[in-house]
Amino acid sequence: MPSTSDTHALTMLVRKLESIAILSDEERQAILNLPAKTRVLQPGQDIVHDGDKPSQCCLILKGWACRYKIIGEGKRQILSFHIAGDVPDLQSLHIHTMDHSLATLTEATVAFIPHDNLRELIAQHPGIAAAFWRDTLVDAAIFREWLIGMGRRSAYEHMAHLFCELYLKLQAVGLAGSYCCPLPITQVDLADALGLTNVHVNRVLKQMREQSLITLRGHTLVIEAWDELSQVSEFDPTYLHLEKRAAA
Amino acid sequence: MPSTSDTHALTMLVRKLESIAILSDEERQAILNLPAKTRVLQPGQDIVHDGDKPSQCCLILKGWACRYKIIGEGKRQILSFHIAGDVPDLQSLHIHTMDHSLATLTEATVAFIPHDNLRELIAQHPGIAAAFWRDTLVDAAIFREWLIGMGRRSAYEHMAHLFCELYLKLQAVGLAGSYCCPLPITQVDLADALGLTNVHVNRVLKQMREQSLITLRGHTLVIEAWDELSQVSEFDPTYLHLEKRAAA
DNA sequence: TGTAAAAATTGATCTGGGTTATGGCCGCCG
DNA sequence: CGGCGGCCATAACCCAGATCAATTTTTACA
Repeated sequence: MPSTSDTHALTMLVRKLESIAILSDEERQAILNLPAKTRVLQPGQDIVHDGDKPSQCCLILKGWACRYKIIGEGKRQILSFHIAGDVPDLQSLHIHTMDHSLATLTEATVAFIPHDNLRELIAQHPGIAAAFWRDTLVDAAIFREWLIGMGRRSAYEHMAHLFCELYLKLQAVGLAGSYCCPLPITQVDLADALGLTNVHVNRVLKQMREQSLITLRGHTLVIEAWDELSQVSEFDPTYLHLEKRAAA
Repeated sequence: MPSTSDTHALTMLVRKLESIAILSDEERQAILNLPAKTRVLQPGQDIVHDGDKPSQCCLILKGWACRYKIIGEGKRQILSFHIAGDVPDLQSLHIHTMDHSLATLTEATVAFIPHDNLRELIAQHPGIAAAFWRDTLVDAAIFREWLIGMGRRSAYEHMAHLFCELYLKLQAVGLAGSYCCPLPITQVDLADALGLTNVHVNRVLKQMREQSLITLRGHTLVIEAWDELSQVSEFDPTYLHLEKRAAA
């Protein structure tokens, strides 16, 4: 677990924010001037834990992470997936106690930025504050869509919907190919995200393979039939709010 | 549907914000100076609809409202409940297209405040901006908790958890009595929020009554055994982030 | 105060997804 | 290079909650 100061990491944050807002040169430079300490984490390692009161935020640079919570005798619910450019605990700036945990799913590189510096940044750059706020609102929109999937979609539809979502999110930050993208997680992870068991995830995946909607080779997802996949899950990308917009 | 200008409505907004942040006299006054148009709506009436691009936010003054989305052939998922003091479409300030609808559940009084005035307010008062941001973050925390309920709790646990949540939220704005609070919604509404059928909601309610956890008279919920209710649902109020805090 | 619609209740039956269990594959480490 | 642990796969059986179908109670309003 080496710990180094790495300003270059912040270009990932600039890229992410520019995917949802328009930044001025000055704003871009202010972000790049943030201090950041980069670390490499092993798969399955906690970054922040339920109940913590963090004094820094974490920026994912490489690999996948997830928010999750454990209830009962070890039942896990994954609340969101996170990829390069995400700041999954941005809410800790305004909500001081973590109500869930954050962990890596794969080996991952993450950068840590102190709250103090982020607060100063948003105090001096309202445009950046608006972009961050917007980012947390898109996050909430994704929670809502997951709620709909859990409550009112079948396992098959829900999973198809998730694949559509992940593909578009990865594409938006340049991490997807043509109808194919990395999916470096296990079936257990998928199950815990979808509110299913690993056994049933396996059954549904088999079905989707049989109907030639997808293939899953190693750790990459290939979408063989985007139209069908998005149709069976009634996928409407509006909720991802991917169009670039002026912050103010 | 009378339409009048009613500055007095804004004291509800001040009260709500003061339940999650500390406001200065100047900030309080700035909020009270907002323009607001008040209307009385019938139960089941849409306030904003999926796909709209609103130019104002709505503040609930009386009655209950909910966010919801319809999928498939009329399946409804309720995403959140809203009570007096809530601004359920605050996110429309930064996310321009609605990805869900907002409707009344009971007869309700709501006030409308133009985006332009809200934007000016938060531009001039960073403390208010922070309080609003925090409010949307608590919203997201509630979505996460609902996700956990849908994914990993039984119907019984999930419903018990919801009752604990609603009671505390109503209490926080002075709308609950001693272990009793209004619950002016139908079993169908409850089912659509919990991702169940009305039939099963009825059976679970019966069970909860039989075990003397609650009683449901008319439109008020009486919690007969708070400790048991919160225990069976592993209810931990942290995620509501109700403690009052300085915004900055 | 009658009466019609909305809401709650209950029973019978069915099914999507859970549970339990077992075996195969593959990569890693000793 | 052999054994062990993580992950994937599949089979057999089970159950929480869905579906379908009435019936009763409450509410709203003429």
